[in-house]
Amino acid sequence: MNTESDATFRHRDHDHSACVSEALEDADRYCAQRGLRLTRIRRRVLEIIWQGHEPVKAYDILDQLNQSGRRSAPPTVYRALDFLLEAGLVHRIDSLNAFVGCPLAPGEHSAQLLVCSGCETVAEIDDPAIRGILDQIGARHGFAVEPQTVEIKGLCERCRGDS
Amino acid sequence: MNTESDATFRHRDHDHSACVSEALEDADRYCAQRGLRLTRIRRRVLEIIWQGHEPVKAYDILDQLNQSGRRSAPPTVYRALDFLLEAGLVHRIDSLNAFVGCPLAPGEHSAQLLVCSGCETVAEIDDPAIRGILDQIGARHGFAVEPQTVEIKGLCERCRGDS
DNA sequence: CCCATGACTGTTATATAGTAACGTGGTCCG
DNA sequence: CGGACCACGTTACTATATAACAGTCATGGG
Repeated sequence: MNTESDATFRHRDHDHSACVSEALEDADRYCAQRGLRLTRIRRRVLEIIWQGHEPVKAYDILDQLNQSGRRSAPPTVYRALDFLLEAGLVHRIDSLNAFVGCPLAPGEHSAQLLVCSGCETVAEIDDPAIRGILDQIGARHGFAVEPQTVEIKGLCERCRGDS
Repeated sequence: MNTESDATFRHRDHDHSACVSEALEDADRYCAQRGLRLTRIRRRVLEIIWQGHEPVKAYDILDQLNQSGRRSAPPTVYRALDFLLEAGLVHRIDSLNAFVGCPLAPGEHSAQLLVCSGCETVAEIDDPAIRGILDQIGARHGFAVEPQTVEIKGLCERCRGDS
């Protein structure tokens, strides 16, 4: 079993710098196209979130911001996060009170987040079948499902092997 | 369109006292069978949560506890909630930091919580098709999905009508 | 009966997460 | 220039959750 070939979960052993630069470039392009202002702070927060594929907590972001240069306060971080969430560049993991970069096309979209209980790595997928069945179930109960992200907890391949 | 006939969403216009007494009796029975101790405080917290089909926040539970008689502190509430969660008698809604009574059979089970963004009413269902497709998607990515509750946001029939 | 034990609850303090409100500074456009 | 707007700074605060330790209480074994 070769975890390197797992295209979904990206662990620490891959060349992550490519993920980061790609994500930042995509964000630059996306924001430029839409006239959104990816300011210095917002871009820096996005970069911090993209340090890995594990969700990052708001106050950890704050600490990292404050390690270099000028001091910031919580509202600065939360405002940047609001912008990034709104733009669809990051997702909030409700079950962890944490934030993770969105590797798919930015903008509003449905997604399923596979959150590993072992290593906390998050894999994001967008499977039309899930979206379809959720809509269908909703309709059966008179419920209009909103575009959304669904959190699915479990163990990734690597952490299953570790146990 | 007759919302009274909606078996999934239970709004304020149904005879809710039946829900409460049934939930409490089920809990009594379930705990007795398992040797779990549904103490006075735990039962009272469960009763407060069952005041409606909307999620209740921990500190609101605390306020209600404190309105009658002796004063409690946050750990008392959180400990009761831990017990009730463990026993499968309530669910936590991560996206709201709130708790709702579980109307299905207690014990560990998968469920989908349809959370209305309008009235915050929660309907709980357990649809094998959803569970199946989640397992299937997980398997495709080497991911072992845990039994869980999935939160699905949307608008219930009534709130769609209101808009 | 008594006390040892474990489970439950009380109490205090603190950690973590998030927001309100208002002031400041920069930028863009008329 | 000057006003309008947006981003950010700053202070203070609210909301959510837990750590740590002390008391209480039922219960079963000696």
